[in-house]
Amino acid sequence: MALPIPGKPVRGSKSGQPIMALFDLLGRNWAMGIIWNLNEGSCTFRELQNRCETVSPTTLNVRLKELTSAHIIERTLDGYALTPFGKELFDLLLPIGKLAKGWSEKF
Amino acid sequence: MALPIPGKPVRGSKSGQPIMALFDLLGRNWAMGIIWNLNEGSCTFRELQNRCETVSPTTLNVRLKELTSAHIIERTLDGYALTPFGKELFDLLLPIGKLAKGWSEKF
DNA sequence: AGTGTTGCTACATTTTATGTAGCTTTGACA
DNA sequence: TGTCAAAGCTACATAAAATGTAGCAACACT
Repeated sequence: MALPIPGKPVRGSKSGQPIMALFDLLGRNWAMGIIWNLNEGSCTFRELQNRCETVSPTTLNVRLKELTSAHIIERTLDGYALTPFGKELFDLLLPIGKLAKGWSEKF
Repeated sequence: MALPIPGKPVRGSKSGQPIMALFDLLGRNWAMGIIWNLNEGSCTFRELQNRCETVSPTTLNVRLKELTSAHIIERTLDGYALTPFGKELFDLLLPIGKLAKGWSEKF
């Protein structure tokens, strides 16, 4: 799938509003899970595979390339890691995690 | 796709941690876009189709059923609407929208 | 040389999403 | 009361993505 570029048509918006471009990216299978898991610390491809439990190497690799192109993650000597922007994004995902706990009681 | 039920295995977590169940749901095509667009006000199926620009009725219908089962949206006399929980969720999505603007300048 | 780990790629299969058509119901209006 | 438009879908064929399993090449260690 092509990288969603803000300003150009993406899934959800012909004008490519930034939020829609980001939703396009984050909405892809495993994207948020990868960010979530990477926040626990930089790690190798295979370690990340373990943390994500059921992701296939194919999908993981595609997602990693996309997230890297989008400056959300990067490769360091320790392996894959969140960029400063990726960390900001994680910080915004965190309250959603808290909300999810309350939500889970509805089931 | 089956509804992700927190506490049961979902994409991303065999134990079904709430955040993973929610990510599973939100990560599906158009889920976040629907929430985003519904915040502008309750509306009909066809109006929502217009707001989402390029969603197919098939996908929209599937997503609406899932989000309804998950208590994120509901049907009212005005059509589809965010539930109180859906609004809380939107409020957490909002700052991501702001972050997206800064992000878009990286391209 | 032999063994283990890492970071992938290949590829067949299964799942999802898309796009176009169009059916059914409801309600307004002449 | 006929008809016209809009709403809320469903059907179905096609295209696009994800999955799962295997395994290869590069490197480290012994």
